[in-house]
Amino acid sequence: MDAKSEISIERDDGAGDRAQRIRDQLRHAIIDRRLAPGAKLSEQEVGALFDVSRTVAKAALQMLTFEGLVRTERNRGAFVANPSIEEARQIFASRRLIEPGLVQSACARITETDIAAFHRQLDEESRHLSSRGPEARRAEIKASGDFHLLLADVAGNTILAKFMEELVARSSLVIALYGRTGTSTCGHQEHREIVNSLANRDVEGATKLIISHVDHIEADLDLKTPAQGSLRSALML
Amino acid sequence: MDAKSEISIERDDGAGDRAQRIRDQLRHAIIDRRLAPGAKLSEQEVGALFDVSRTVAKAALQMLTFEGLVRTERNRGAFVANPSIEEARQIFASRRLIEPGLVQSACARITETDIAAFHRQLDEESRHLSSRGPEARRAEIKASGDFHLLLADVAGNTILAKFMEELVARSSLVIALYGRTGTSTCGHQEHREIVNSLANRDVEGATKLIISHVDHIEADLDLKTPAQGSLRSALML
DNA sequence: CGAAAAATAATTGCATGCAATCCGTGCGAT
DNA sequence: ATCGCACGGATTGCATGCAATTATTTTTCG
Repeated sequence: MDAKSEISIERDDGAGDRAQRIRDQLRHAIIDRRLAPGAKLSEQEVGALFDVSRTVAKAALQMLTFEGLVRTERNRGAFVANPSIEEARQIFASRRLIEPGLVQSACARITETDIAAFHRQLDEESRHLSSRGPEARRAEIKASGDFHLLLADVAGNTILAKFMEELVARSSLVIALYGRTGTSTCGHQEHREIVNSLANRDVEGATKLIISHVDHIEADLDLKTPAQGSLRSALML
Repeated sequence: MDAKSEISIERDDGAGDRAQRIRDQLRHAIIDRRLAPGAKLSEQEVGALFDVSRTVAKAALQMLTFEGLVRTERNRGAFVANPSIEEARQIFASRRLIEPGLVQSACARITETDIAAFHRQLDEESRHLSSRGPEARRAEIKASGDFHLLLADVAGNTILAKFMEELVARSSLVIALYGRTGTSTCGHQEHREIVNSLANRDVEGATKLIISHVDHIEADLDLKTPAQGSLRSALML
């Protein structure tokens, strides 16, 4: 039980786990859009909020910078990342490459326990879908990404799972910036179909489903404005 | 000339560029085996060596920890990573997944300039191959990895290029630990063939070549000792 | 009144000091 | 002789202070 909360392995990073916890909180806030792209994250403010010194706050911001969720400018500060359209395309190109590989590996390794975890994940998604309010909306976004992280977890490759963690988080930023609809409610049904194919060990079917699923997510974005996009990002700072 | 040293984009990370330079030096030392797996990297020592304070040294070590090249234990210190056999398998599984994607993208985007860069890279490799001595050996290892980074660069996806940087560096560690022959001299010929296929925009051929190339690299490793491996890694610390 | 220059305020870069933690060692008890 | 335990050394964790840099505001001159 509670398997999904242990997706990310507690590896002892360079900084103490206090910085790590702050990073997790900030990341969570970023991916469910409580922190908008471009928002400033000063060391002092972060430190004061979590009651730690600037040293720890800086370490947390550094971690987020490595993940591409935060952009820092020398002697200027840290800001929530503002991914360009080109970056958005690259993120989804990467996902189109990696996720089919995850599906294939997951198909070969999936166990009954994993299937149960997937079903809990699906239930969680539909629970948030049927709820109202912005809080449920945020939880929905988070859960939608967690599905893909669970997939990476089942695939059993720690390294790819770490990559996916980064890609999913950055995808959330991209969706916040360029998404048309808030979230594609159709995504949930696609998740269900993917789980079904996985449970049946239908590699081919699951692969096709995940590809079209990623395509659908990207299709919901408005990435056709190269000029407007660069202008917008230039003014946004 | 010297184009390959500028492959990785100078992005302004959280820490100042002093830490970044130290990271680059340390990484270089790790991947060409001047620093053996398991070697201790104390903050004080690193700081003294580069004439900076522990703060900067710590930041550099943190970056390497994120890349998986260094493992840090709380209140104990930082050590050059000691990848397990399982990790080694996952690294190569990731490469088998990503590199074919890079090839396909590179095939579509490759320009004359890129082809020239590839040829310079190949020349560099053969130059080191024909040289003698441990120094040339190190340069050969480095160049062999740089080929794959150049491929990622030509593919034009910054995110995947970053992933590849991590994978290639960690591969170097794995080869140092589990490699049978020092370096597979046959790899160079395979690189040549891959470049030829890319230049001809032969997607299918290049894809097959890169897959068998990665397979060959992994086949040169001794990863068949699951029981001994876990014991060994447990005792090795 | 407008524009350039200088001072000011805010923020990060970096070094250092002290406290906390972990490991190894030696002593004593069983 | 072995196990438990306390002490000492070494290393990192973290907070803070000062210097450097950037952006902003004010001042001054044309």
